[in-house]
Amino acid sequence: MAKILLVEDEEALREIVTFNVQNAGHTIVGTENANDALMILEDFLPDLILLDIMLPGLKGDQFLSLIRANNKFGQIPVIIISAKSREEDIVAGLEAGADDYLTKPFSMKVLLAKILVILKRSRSEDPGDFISYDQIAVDETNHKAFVAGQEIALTNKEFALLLLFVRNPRRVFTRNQLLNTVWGYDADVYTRTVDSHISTLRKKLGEAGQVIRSIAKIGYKVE
Amino acid sequence: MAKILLVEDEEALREIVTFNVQNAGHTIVGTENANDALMILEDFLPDLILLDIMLPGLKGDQFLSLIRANNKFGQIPVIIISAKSREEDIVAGLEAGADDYLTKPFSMKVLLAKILVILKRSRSEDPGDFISYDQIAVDETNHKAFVAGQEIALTNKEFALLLLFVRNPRRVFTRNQLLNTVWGYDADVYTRTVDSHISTLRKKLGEAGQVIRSIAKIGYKVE
DNA sequence: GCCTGATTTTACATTTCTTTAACAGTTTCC
DNA sequence: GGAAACTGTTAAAGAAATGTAAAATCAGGC
Repeated sequence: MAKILLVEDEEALREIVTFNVQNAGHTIVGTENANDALMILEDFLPDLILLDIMLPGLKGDQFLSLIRANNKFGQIPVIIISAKSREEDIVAGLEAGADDYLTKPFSMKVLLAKILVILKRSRSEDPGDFISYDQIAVDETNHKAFVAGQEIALTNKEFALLLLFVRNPRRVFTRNQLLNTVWGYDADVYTRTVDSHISTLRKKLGEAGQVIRSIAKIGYKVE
Repeated sequence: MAKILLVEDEEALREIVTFNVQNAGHTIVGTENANDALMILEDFLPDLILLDIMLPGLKGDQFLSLIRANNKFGQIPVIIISAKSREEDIVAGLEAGADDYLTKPFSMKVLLAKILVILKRSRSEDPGDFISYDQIAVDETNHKAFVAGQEIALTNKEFALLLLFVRNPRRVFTRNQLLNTVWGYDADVYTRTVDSHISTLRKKLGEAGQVIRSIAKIGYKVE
């Protein structure tokens, strides 16, 4: 069902987790330290990581920060398994970017149930090639945009802008951020150009164009 | 930052959770049974539900099945809070569609951390870096401010002022310090302008605006 | 080179925010 | 207690940012 990477230095625990997770129908690769885990990540591209915090060498929380900062692996969900059960350890783990925290000893059945819960969440996030917001749908691979099911014609820049907005709903972008992202870091363009494209985009979107809001003195967002 | 619905029949626990969740900057509505919760759902449309399993009348797990089957509410994440800590209860809760399961007694800090993790996962929006003080929460990356979880509209200067205050609670700023920081070192502005913005900011914050205190002959602070 | 459509710039109307100014209310200190 | 100094609030003037149409420029195909 899913590819899972297990980082755990206790051999006995690694074996029992591997056995149970495999029996539940997943593919699992186990490793005893975080440095090896980093190597494996690249090729294995797991759907989920089970991570012990107390590891020899690179610590689990350092490993977690590393992958969270990485564009390619940053979205992979992580369940921490740890003997540390103090409130502050749990909070620190969750704040560092873990999706769940299990304290040792833990029940295999609970672990398997949590794996399913987290996989369900992270999968429902990419429902195919369409990204949509409200009445607006964007098909990135085919470079098409739709309003209420009707395709509308957009130019390149308009499309890139709309895609960025729909991918990051509610996020506010400054004009310079938009220029850097859509036009490129070295674009030599007046910031009012952005306004101009926003204007044409709104017009082409019709009613639905109202979701593009201006944030005074900052920039724009979709909401 | 988020709207949360709490379904819990023990009044003492309901109060303490309400207090803590509110202080973290969320809006929370509490109810003592699942039938009332169903009514509230429609109007309140929470971002997250905290659900006790053992309830008088409609049971928590039945309530969970009902909303999971509903198109409109089916996607709302649910954290179960329960005195049942047996392995099979936890697994059953997770399989019924809960996103997490906390056993009583639980730590408020852990609850708050889990709320943020789950919100982050369910919104495509990065909840950003929230800084909060009392009922006020400020999201710098998205340029948003919240009072008791409700977003309020602030102008640029008001936002910059509030951000500075919330970042440095209890610190007293002179008017000139505020001018230097918010307006810039070379601002050619009358110091009374600060008072004017403080006034509008207080008004927009409503009740919570009282945390901005004037320090006679010096300036302002948040406390 | 010319044409077409996309992109950028410009200009002006409009909207929104910021500052000032005036006055009311409050505090401080003699 | 009362004057002086300070703060709160409001409204209006002023400044700045945005919306948009249209003109200018650019890029690629023919």
